[in-house]
Amino acid sequence: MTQVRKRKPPPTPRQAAARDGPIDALLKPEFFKAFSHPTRVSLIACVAKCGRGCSVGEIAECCSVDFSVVSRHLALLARSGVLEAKKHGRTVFYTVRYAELCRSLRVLADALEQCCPEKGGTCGGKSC
Amino acid sequence: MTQVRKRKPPPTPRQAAARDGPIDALLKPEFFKAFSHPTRVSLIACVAKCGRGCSVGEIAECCSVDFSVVSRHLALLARSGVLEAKKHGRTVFYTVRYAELCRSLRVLADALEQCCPEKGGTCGGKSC
DNA sequence: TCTATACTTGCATTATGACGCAAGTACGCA
DNA sequence: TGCGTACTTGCGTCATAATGCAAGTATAGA
Repeated sequence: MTQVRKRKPPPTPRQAAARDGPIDALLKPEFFKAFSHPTRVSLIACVAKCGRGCSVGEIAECCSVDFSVVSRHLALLARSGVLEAKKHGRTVFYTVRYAELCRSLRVLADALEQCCPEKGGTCGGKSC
Repeated sequence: MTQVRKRKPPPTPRQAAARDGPIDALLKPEFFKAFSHPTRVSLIACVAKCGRGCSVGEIAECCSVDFSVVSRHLALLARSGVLEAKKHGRTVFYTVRYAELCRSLRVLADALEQCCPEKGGTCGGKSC
């Protein structure tokens, strides 16, 4: 191998898809599904902007849907890791999981950037 | 006003929700809906890992659904700004919009962090 | 101009998700 | 132990989305 090492040719999409990379683990549909519905997004924004733990009843006052619907959306958001639920007596306080959320978003951004050929992504190799 | 300026008490969720903040503009359900379906996610990962423009036919080889389904998902991904479509003759090449995607994710992470009380988020004020 | 290729679109079917109501559970307090 | 509050869960209905087939459009090349 005396030849100068050149960038490998990009793989076919089929080859690329078969290879497991960082973004496969990061692109979780369940996570993004949390943010994919207007009602849920407004609940997240409500809790985030409030900046403290909010009860289901308080949050339900912010939107026009039924209390039970809010309860279900909040439970889903907690399951998908966007919110955290803490029970105090009869009341459940929801807070945004800021640290985990920000980390997830940034890690995904980094992983995507690694795929970008213009940013030195070695997609012909194995970084993605 | 000779009193020492103290952190304002957090607003009620209702007050917080009524106030418009950066994250309201950033949490677009349509954007996240793109990532909320397993088939779409695998298409995105396929194109990203491939690292070059991929045709609909090539991408369709990577997953088990019908060609027409792939075509529709790709069109949706292009509409929501995740992919870019470029037509060369009869062939449409899809690429990941790395820069815009990474930027969106990081801006959102920053905005969320601004809401976090522990990170100095002034949610009792008007940053969120 | 004809044909093959590459993709899109219309349509019917099926699956999933959102919603509201009502009933149920959990918990604090008298 | 009984009652009220805070929330969850079961269920039926409706809306949206996903899917596959078949037909349609666009374009390159013979």
